[in-house]
Amino acid sequence: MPPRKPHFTSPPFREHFNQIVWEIVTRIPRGKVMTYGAIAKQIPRPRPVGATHYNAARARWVGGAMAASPKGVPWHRVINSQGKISIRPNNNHHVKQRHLLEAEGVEFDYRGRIDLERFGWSPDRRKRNT
DNA sequence: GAGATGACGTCCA
DNA sequence: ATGGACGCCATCT
Repeated sequence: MPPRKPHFTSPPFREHFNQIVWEIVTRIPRGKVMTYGAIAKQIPRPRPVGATHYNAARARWVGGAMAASPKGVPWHRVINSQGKISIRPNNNHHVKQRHLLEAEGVEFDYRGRIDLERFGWSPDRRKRNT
């Protein structure tokens, strides 16, 4: 058996994939958040990618898209499935992210978690605001 | 060209 | 609730 390889992958049609991600993220209303996984589920699997692989990797791909997000994309409204802000290994943009969200009225609990029932949003069944 | 480098989610203990 | 294993590579220096 070959040795373990990295638990990372990248999308085959990166630019296109990113484009779709940004489009979705742009629709997230102020004061609401969406998870990487939820965004990923909106995007159909590209042909050459196996279903297992796609399910395993797509959320990370969304993360990659956010890292490359152009100006105007509300990247800070994207968090992980645990309702927490994902830590960046090589910068502190996650600190800024919290400030931006708090400025929009998003609340964090004592452990730094956001209640997705209250602040989560999905493009399909739009949760009503208050 | 080689080496470092990644914004995650699900399942199981 | 929380911690660890697994998924299984393209892109940028």
